[in-house]
Amino acid sequence: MRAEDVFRAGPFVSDASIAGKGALMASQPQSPVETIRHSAAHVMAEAVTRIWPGTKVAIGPAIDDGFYYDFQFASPIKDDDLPAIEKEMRRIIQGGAEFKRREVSKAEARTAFAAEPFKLELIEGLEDGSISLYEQDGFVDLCRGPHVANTREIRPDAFKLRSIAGAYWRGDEKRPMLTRIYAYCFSSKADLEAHLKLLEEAEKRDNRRLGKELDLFSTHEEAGPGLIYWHPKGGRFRVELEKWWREEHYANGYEILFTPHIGKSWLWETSGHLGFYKGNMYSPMKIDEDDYYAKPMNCPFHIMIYKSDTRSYRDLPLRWAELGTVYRYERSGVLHGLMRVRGFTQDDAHIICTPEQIEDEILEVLRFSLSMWKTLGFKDIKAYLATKPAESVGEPSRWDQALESLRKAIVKEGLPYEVDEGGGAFYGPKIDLKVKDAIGREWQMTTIQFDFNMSERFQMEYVDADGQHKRPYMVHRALLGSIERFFGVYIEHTGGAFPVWLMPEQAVIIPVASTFDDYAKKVVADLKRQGIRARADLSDARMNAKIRTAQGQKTPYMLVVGQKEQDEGTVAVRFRDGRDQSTMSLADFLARVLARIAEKSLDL
RNA sequence: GCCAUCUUAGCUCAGUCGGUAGAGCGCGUGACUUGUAAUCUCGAGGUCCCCGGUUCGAUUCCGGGAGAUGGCUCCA
Repeated sequence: MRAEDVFRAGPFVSDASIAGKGALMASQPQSPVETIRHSAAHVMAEAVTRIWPGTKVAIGPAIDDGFYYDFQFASPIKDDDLPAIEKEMRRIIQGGAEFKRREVSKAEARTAFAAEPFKLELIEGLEDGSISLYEQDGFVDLCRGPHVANTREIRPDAFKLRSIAGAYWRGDEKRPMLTRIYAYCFSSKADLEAHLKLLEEAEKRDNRRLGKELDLFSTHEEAGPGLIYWHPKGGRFRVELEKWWREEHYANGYEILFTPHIGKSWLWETSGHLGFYKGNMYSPMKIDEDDYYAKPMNCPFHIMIYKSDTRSYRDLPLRWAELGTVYRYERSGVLHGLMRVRGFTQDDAHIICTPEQIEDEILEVLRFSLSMWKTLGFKDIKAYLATKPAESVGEPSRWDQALESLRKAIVKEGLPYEVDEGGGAFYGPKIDLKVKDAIGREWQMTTIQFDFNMSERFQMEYVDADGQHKRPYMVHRALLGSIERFFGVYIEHTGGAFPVWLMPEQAVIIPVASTFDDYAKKVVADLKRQGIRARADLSDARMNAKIRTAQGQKTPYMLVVGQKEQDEGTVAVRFRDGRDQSTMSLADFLARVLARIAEKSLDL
């Protein structure tokens, strides 16, 4: 018996007439656009099964910007097949079929989907009495709904098939690989177009593209994929960033450590990395009969320093930071520009303190992090509080206290937050901060994690006022996350137009004619003497071309100099943001730029 | 790793229905000496990703491999 027949065998109603019921059935309420997306997914499944009869269907949910549906095709389909599917979908939509719902028993559902192995598996996981089918235009799908009333509610010009991708059934690598078709889908054409525009904007800002255009960094597959080469201009950015980072850390009561890149295997056996994390570690190298590993984390090294002396409660808290370069093996398919790499530098720190100190310490870390994001120009920040998972180490009382101190800190700072129930690591609860970039994308950057595991495994102790040896609290934190990934996010956030203090080249002097090269050189010398990164463009290109090049490089200040400026000791300042140019004395310009740099101003 | 797509000059990309290839930018050269987003000239630069097969002949067609890119959490 086919699904359609089962569907027709019983009473059905249109979704419109049971308003609310579908939503009631769904575990989560659906927004109108999600309903449209999910309905469009059904239409796509119908189109696909009409074009390729016998194709097995799996699942087709709404996602952030559209929907997808997973299929198992008898023979592979290609990108070129997408237009035909889209065309068929439009035909179905124009047909104006109604979405109808019917509730069936488990047995009926089994009969209906006898030929659909994935549906059968899903049915087995459902409760009898809570199973519903939806039908439109003769196509029946197992679905809890809700759906739009009529296919016409899906705008034919507000969706667009995107791509074909492989996806494992239920995300499990051991299960069959299905063919997933992704689509963008919105409730109006304008929304779709706005989204496509955003994607275009994102592509312009892509860190790989700008990394090349602005000569910031490169990767070399032949020398090892996922490893970053910082060019001189990327290097300037990084040196300035790290200089600031170090100053801020000292100012906030941290000490800075330097630890080795490799260490003997017992460190990683003790830390547990070789147990849980081996697949992400580089293979060992044999040195004098011992196995050494490149470090995937800095913690065991910091702990070695902690244990180099007997620590008193009087020594705590210890705030130890390191720009520690670590190596982690990532599968080749997941590498991505600066965002996902195999070697990177964490802006890591460990805070070791007594239970009494923990609340203040957490608040301090959070404050410190927020102040850094503010300086860098990120305003929209959200916290995610991850609580104890099913399997965990450490005493429950410690978990409770730790979680409470995290929550208090978030509330005290007035941050919006979500609780990720059971989302913590087995070794402790954590706060993650996500920052929103200039085009509205969220990036997870800061992480503040308790660790009840390491202190135990490495037997860390301090002597308390009562003479007892006690276990300190340990917190890992990374504010920027990794320098590489932060650089990538920052490139995309700013489009390469970094604030003046971080700009590899801060000013380019452009003489209107080579007659004024000497004055241009003098201006450069004056600027350089004050530590401003300046260069004169003395090439034989035309002035307009020089401006275009400097603008393309996002140079904050383009100083045009000619007869007038030479006579008066001034510079004609052109700003990269397109504001009106202004002529000022060299001294005034110097003062302005030095102030911007000193203040780490986001303005020019 | 798996699925799909891609790989041609330093970069971005054309192109060859099978006869070893082009543009723009960049680079070098010569001329021009310029007032706020591209001056003109000439030139150098390519194992058309790699290995096999078919063919008189393969960058192009077929097979295999490598790498890159988009995906592989969203639950019927």
